[in-house]
Amino acid sequence: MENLTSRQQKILSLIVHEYIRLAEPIGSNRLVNEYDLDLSSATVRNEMAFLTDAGFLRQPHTSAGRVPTEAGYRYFVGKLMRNTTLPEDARRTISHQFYQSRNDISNWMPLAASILANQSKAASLVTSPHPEQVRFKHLELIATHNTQVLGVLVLEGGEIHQSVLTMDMPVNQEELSSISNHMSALFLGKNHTEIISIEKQFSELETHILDWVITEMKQTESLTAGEVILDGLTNVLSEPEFIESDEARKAIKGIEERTLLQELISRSVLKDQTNGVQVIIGGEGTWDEFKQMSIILAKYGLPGVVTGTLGVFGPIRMSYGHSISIVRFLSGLLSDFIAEQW
Amino acid sequence: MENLTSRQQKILSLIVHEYIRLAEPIGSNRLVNEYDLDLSSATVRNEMAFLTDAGFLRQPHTSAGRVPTEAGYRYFVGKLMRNTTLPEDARRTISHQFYQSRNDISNWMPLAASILANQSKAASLVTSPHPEQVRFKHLELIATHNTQVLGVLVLEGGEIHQSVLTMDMPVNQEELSSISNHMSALFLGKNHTEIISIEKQFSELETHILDWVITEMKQTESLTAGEVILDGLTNVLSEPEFIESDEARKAIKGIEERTLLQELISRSVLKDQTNGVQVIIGGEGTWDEFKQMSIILAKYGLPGVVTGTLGVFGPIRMSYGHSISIVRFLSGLLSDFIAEQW
DNA sequence: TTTTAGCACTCTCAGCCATAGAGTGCTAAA
DNA sequence: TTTAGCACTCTATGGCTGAGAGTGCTAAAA
Repeated sequence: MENLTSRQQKILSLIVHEYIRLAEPIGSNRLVNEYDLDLSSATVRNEMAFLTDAGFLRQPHTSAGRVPTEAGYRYFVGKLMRNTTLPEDARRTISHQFYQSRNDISNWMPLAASILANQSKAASLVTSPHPEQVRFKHLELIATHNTQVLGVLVLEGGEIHQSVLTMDMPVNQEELSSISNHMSALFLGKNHTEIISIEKQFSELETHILDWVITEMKQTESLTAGEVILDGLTNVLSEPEFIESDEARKAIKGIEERTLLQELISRSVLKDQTNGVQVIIGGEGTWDEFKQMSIILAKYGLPGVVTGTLGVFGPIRMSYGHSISIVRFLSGLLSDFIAEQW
Repeated sequence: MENLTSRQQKILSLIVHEYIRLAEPIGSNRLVNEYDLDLSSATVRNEMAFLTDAGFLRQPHTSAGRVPTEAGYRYFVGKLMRNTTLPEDARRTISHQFYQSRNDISNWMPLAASILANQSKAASLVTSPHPEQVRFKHLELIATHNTQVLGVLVLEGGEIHQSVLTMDMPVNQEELSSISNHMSALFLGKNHTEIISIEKQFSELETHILDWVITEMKQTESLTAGEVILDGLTNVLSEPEFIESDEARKAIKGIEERTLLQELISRSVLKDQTNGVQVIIGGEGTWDEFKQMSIILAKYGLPGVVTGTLGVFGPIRMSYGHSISIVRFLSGLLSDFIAEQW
């Protein structure tokens, strides 16, 4: 990456700021007046010309001001952005909200997504924490109707799977309780291969239940991420670039359908990190669908044990400093909660 | 409501169809040519003038064609729409999708929302089934850490609530199992008032757990609807009327934030029904926020026992026949599933 | 009595032009 | 190295015009 003089850096930085704020090309005069630079517009123009040659700025047309290129944003995010931390009161408000629903694990993710979306004024995503190794914690079987049994499988970490199982013949609750107690004791803390390798004769009824348990555990382990929760889609859709271009709208549609997202999350190798946060600007060449968007992702949880991903996505012209600080803060907060409960 | 001649009805019906298809005002010539009417455009014009006076049509400006008014849509939906049923193959595909995930109750709602959204090309909503009376089914307590206990409360109907409870002192699994077995037997099939009225001395530990159970049950019962699941927001946002007017975009934003929706669902008294399906056109005067939208709602479940709401919302200019038939079909399908599992 | 051909009228929309203004790059002087 | 000055380029805006779509009315036809 090129070396820029500090004056060039300052000008690039100001242009990025102004453009994020106003969504229109920034000219040399505006810059000088707005920020009381001790420079003439002509000097700024020269520097702008240099930055344009260097690939950091772009001119929509000859007589327009400048707009940052992807490289410009990247340079800004990588080197110029001051490392904003979230203001103390915002931190407190968010912590408080989490504290209030600290018991209700199933609410964490929607809450995190909602906070991310509101704070960043962009769309947000949170995946449920995904264990590296899925381990058995507890099994509960509840007779409902005749041959129907509600199976509740609790995994280590508190994740719960429920399913309605249909048996070949009617079963009563005592029988089920005895099976579930037995299995709960036998399988505690084991993963699915360990459970399979247990040498034991099971009755037909027990085998049926065991099959379900194994299937659930295998399935859970094979997923890269659990549920993906979205919020704030409308934030992004009211940005001018999305109102005009329907290419951009298609990207959002792709996001809503989740499939793209799954791939993005699993393929994003988390290189190029700024303090644990990955910033993908304009798709970075790889993600054609996200040409018009930037994505800020972070992992949370206990590395190697349980991890999830959270992040925001918005227009390329998004407020990186603020968004990154929110993503980082929430990732830390969720990690703490996970650590506490695990 | 005015009486229209069958010719007037036909013309109104055609205009509604064409306008839904093309999203632009419909003129008399176009109508005659497009549908090979055995009428001259002049006659059609006379009828259009009548329908305009009667309040069913509107002219954006003197030299433009006609557009249906809310009253026009309402008349159409109430009297003119042929009672479309979903084509056999669509019914089969949908049934099949549900059949495949028939065991995984927690997947029903997202699946229903996704089907509604895709089929209607609009946004969709599904609320989780809400029991009229919340009754205890089963309690499970699982020791995690020191003083932490994972409580799993199963309600009749299979709804599961989980929470992390913090005890005053460490507890072991045996103790917890004994408590949960005891309570499960004691409370089976009871609602929260019945549980409270049980005269019995509980230990401090038991009281703590009991408090949680009661609170959960009370809370669940007081909600008008459980979770609200949305899908297809982007479908609606790519409609021309939403791209242009940002008033309309605000409505969607309100929907994403759920609060409006909760009110809509609880306040919608389900009058004005067409075969169990309620159609709210342009907010019907009451819902100012939804001036630009129409909403199609239906209840599902077992009336008086468990019910939920599902529906679609899109531009006023939406395909009512198709949407209504999908909503009705899915409502029936979900009701059957609920009946089977309850 | 109902329908329709004919016509004058109204309004929008697309295209065209001219102009103002924003912003540039270059040159030459400070 | 910086800056004032200036010619130049391009866009956005507003006014104007003609084409076209659609109307309502009238008077004749069915």
